[in-house]
Amino acid sequence: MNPVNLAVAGKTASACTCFKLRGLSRRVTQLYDQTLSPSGLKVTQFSVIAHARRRDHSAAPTVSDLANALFTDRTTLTRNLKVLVDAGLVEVGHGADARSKAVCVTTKGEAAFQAARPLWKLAQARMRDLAGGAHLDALHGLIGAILLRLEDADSA
Amino acid sequence: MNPVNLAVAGKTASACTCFKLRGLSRRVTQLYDQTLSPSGLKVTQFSVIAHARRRDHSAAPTVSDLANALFTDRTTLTRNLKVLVDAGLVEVGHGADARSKAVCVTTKGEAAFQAARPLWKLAQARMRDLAGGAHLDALHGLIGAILLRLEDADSA
DNA sequence: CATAAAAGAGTGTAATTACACTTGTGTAGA
DNA sequence: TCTACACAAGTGTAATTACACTCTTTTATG
Repeated sequence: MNPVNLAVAGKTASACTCFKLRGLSRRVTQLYDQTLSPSGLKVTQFSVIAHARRRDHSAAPTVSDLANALFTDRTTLTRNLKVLVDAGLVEVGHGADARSKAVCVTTKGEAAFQAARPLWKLAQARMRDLAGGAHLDALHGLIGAILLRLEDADSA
Repeated sequence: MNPVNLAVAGKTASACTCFKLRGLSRRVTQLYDQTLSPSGLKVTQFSVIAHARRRDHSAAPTVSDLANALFTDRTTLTRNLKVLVDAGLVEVGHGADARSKAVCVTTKGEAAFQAARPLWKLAQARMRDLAGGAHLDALHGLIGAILLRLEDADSA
């Protein structure tokens, strides 16, 4: 094996986009979860409630709607919702169909969200402070652009 | 509530760095896992083996060494290793101490890695193709820079 | 040397994630 | 109408993740 191949082989792991992305994702998740911990909500749960409570079309979203909005597998959301339903923060009731279900944030869920929001803002601020504003803005732009291209590829 | 606050409130979820990062991470993980699936390895397992097999100091890494290299919680790695040990791809034997343990890739593990590597390269190529080379290069640079700053903050 | 602190590793528990599969329901074409 | 197909949702199973806690072993300190 020549030096070039050695170098390439040595980069097998560290140059992996997925590996690096997952590493950063874990680290950032820890930052948010730790900051949110006084609220009792994890960032995943905060995100679910945040999306469920805003009714863009004045109607509670279905499970599939919410899964699409969260870029999550629908069956994953089912499990995520179970935790919130058990905690009394969310209700999954009848939808327009007998097939579909409507996801509603309860009063308790809304209160938990309001309590968590300042902590979330604190996490956002800490993240911006630690990562650097320019880096963060660039990251947001990149994620949006890449996700868009990946979604386009799916529908094609 | 004035229009400004409305706009801010409306961005509660979509402007969350953690939410966006996790979304992209999930999506990219799916791409890699699906591409790697003929090998029987998931990208997490591929990453663990890739790091375990290269001995920078001519000695098998300890569990903690590997966890640091993978940016993973040590207890998470313990569970991840269990899957690989059960599959016969990795061995966790005696380390330098009676405390520490050494992680070794077995012959079977090395074979699985070699079988998976071209699929990993395919995933890398697909990712580059879908996301765009410029985006990907920028993402790698950003992740490295941000992770560095986050790690520095930890040690401080 | 004895004892406290630090280091290395594992367990209990619980949440997140998703693929393959199943079930029930609405819709469209023969 | 009925029959096939599409849509909405849940289950079985399994991997990933990490906090809190425990256990063992090493090292440092009196």
